[in-house]
Amino acid sequence: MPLTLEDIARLSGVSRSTVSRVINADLNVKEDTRRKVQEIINNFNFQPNLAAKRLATGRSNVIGVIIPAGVSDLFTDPYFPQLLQGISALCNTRDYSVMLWLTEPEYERRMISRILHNSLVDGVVVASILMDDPIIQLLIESKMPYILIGRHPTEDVNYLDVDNLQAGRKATMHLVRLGYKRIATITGKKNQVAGYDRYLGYVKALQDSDMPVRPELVADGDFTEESGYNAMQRLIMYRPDAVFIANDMMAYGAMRALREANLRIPEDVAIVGFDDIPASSKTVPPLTTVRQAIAPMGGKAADLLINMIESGTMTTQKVIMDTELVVRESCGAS
Amino acid sequence: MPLTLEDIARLSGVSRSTVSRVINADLNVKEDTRRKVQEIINNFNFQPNLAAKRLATGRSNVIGVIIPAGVSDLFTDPYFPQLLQGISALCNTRDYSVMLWLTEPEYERRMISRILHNSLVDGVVVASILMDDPIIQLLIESKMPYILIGRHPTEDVNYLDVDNLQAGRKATMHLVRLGYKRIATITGKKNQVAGYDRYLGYVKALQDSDMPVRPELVADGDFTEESGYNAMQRLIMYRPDAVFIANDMMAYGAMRALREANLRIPEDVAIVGFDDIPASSKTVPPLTTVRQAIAPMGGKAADLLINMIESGTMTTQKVIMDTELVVRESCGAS
DNA sequence: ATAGAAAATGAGAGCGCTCCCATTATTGTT
DNA sequence: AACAATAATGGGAGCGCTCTCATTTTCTAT
Repeated sequence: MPLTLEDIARLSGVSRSTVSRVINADLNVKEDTRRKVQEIINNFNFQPNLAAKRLATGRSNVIGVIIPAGVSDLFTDPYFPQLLQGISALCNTRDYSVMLWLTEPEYERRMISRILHNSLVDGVVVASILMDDPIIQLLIESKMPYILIGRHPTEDVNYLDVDNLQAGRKATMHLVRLGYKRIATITGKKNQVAGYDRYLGYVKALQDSDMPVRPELVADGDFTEESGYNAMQRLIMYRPDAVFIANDMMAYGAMRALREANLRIPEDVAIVGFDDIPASSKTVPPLTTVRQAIAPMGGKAADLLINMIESGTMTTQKVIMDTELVVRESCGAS
Repeated sequence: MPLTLEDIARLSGVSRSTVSRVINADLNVKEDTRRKVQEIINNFNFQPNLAAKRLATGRSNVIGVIIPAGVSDLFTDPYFPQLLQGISALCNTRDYSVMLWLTEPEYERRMISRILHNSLVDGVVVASILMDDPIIQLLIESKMPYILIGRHPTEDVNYLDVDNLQAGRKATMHLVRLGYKRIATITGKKNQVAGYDRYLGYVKALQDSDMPVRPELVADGDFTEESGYNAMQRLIMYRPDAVFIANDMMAYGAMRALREANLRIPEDVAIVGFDDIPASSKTVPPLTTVRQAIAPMGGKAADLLINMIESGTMTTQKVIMDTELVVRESCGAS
């Protein structure tokens, strides 16, 4: 039913090849014929069949985005939506489309293996992988261009990340400088790089300041609001005067726990979060937090990936992006 | 580089056709050969080229999801993530993939026209369209299977929605029954069906209860937190004792405004929201709200769409899903 | 004008599948 | 055992593009 190159060729009195040239902006077409053909194309709103193009060229102009579900809380945390938004916007500008897979843990391996081999996409962005995730191996073996969101310790792995360790250190240091003495932390999942590195940053800040790292002031969470709430409840009995929390969602949970315990923020307990998701400027009190530019990071990842695809080079990419400490009221420095 | 059907055929000593039959679970294959071929396929982890399949069959097993950006606040509101999650999960079970397009208003028309004609997808789910959106026309003309999330007034349009009017009425009625006398509303965008219908439900509840609809107690928002905050500030001077708010994000904004004005919830002003997004059970006080099962709705939409695709029938689908009023503390009924 | 170079166009094969139809192998029936 | 009926398999064309190479047209310089 839809038109084909051949149809357009017939309608404009040239050959299929010439139409193809017009569509692909080949230089060797006389201006006259180019205009004539273009007009027919416009009139009929002709769109070339991308499956056929894909088959002929081996390229689809589609990238895949793989988000392992269960890694974080996709429903509540705006991290992924923002990332997707950034990726999508960049793809729009470079004439790519995005294929989205939210993989469920039990099928993950099989699904990824399929994605990598069925030639639907030219490359993939993989978000928040675990440090020991076996899909890294699949990725490398497949020879498909890819980039991870989140540092990965393996050699020769392409990734894009913020310097979580440095950022965690910076946030904690801020609390140290404000004079807090019993600084606690609520960590993310420690088998995710972001969780682990932010925790290391916390440790480093204390060590660099000759302050002890007290195990009872370290509470593990999993990046969800609920886990922040629970962790804070556990921490309260050890009387921290400040807490560095590995993401904003957990910080919201922690604030909820503090409120229920009738502890004031920041007078009784100061709080610093991580992510600067949009709601964080509107909490009571507004949350001091480490801003990572999530959408731009997604865009950058997509851009790098498309560069890899189009250049055909596979030299390892490791890109680190900046963070910024956004000081609001929850840390007590106003 | 990747293997083809022909390769597998050679390796297992049968013809390309037979391999194809094995892959597509054709019945007319002897059990012996089926097993033999399947083994080779497994050993080499062979994945058929979907572009070629697409070209040969005219079907891709991919559905598109189109989300017009700027319609709502994609970053903050978990509505879309949940919807996507539901769609994606269903697609996983039916062996479909999803292509995601976050269209930007200025390119929207052109982009959609491309999506509909370039044969990448077998059908599309379109989320939150405006009531007078011109892309409806494109959709209908294209003959591609589609389904809208959100009622649309035009005849012969496929959609899936909750009964927003009924739900709005139910929520407002709840406030009426609790004895509130000056019930206000903060509306969503009135050129979106959800915004309009929820507002109509509010009006209907008051009329059915012989209560006046006071224009000064109707404040327009646009579904964002910010707009809820602003709308509430405007409402305060008219002393409402209760407010029905067209979504939870705006309810958060409204609560923030009330808190700043030192008005207690629900003692001074009662609040009912709409959506029951996850955070709403954790606000202070917890939010009474209309629950719509967002992820299941996405799943249902994808399911319907795939049914349309596979059956080839194009009979108009109009599906209405249930809502439920979740009573918590913000309405003062405990 | 005319040869030679350069630019523009056309024809054909091929990308990896499916699907129809022809062919061969396997049954069951008397 | 011989034949028809049926099951299993193979071969070929075709899906709508691209891309190389051959051919035709146009241009430039003499």
